[in-house]
Amino acid sequence: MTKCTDILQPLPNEISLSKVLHALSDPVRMEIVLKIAKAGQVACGAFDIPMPKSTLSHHFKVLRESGVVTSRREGNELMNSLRSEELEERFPGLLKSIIAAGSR
Amino acid sequence: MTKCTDILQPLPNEISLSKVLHALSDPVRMEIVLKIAKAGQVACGAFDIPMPKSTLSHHFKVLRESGVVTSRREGNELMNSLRSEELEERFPGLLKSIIAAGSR
DNA sequence: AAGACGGTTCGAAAATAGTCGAACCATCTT
DNA sequence: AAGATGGTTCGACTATTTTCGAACCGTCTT
Repeated sequence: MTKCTDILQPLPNEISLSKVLHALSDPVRMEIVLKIAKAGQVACGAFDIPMPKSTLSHHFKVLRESGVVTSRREGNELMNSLRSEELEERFPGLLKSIIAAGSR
Repeated sequence: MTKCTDILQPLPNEISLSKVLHALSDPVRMEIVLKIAKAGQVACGAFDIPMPKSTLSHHFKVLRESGVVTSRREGNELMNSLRSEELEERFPGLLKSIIAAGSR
């Protein structure tokens, strides 16, 4: 029985470029990633994106399953952060340049 | 009347990050881009991808409309090249790191 | 134990994207 | 002008993605 706190995410060497690019090709998800990049870590609820939470949850799921974001439970909420080191090792420079591009 | 040689592509400052990432998130298109990156320029017909030419043509269209690839007629065929300089100016380091990531 | 709060999961509907064959357009060759 | 070659366009179909409400799960508080 999987609990909702079990977070599905690929191992570092299983992170797929296609999936990463697809995950980041959505403007909403990009916005999420930029905010996490700026703040270091952000809880799911801290995004004031006008959209039902089920939809937002879906976007987080895509980000997790692509290997871009990792989430851990912190008391009541889920804290999200970027898997910067793992991504940097697997695809050097990629995340940084995408974040820079998205910040323009 | 638009002729089939009229190539639709965005102006440099109209290139959208989302569209670029989406274009490159498809493995077939990534393969195309990698081959162009390696060879400098490649005609559409030079890709031995086992797929009807209408489908291949569609992928080239996506690549053009995203601003990643430009095509010009050269006699009988269409020569494709990357819009490296324009992309570099708009999103510094982006294309390079994606190509590096895709080459692994 | 009962709320309240933060998120996920589960359908199902709507929108978007990919694939393909057939017909067509543009250029070069004969 | 007639083929041949290289690509595009069109329409239809399929597959994937996005979106949403409703129900649910996990944690904290009371």
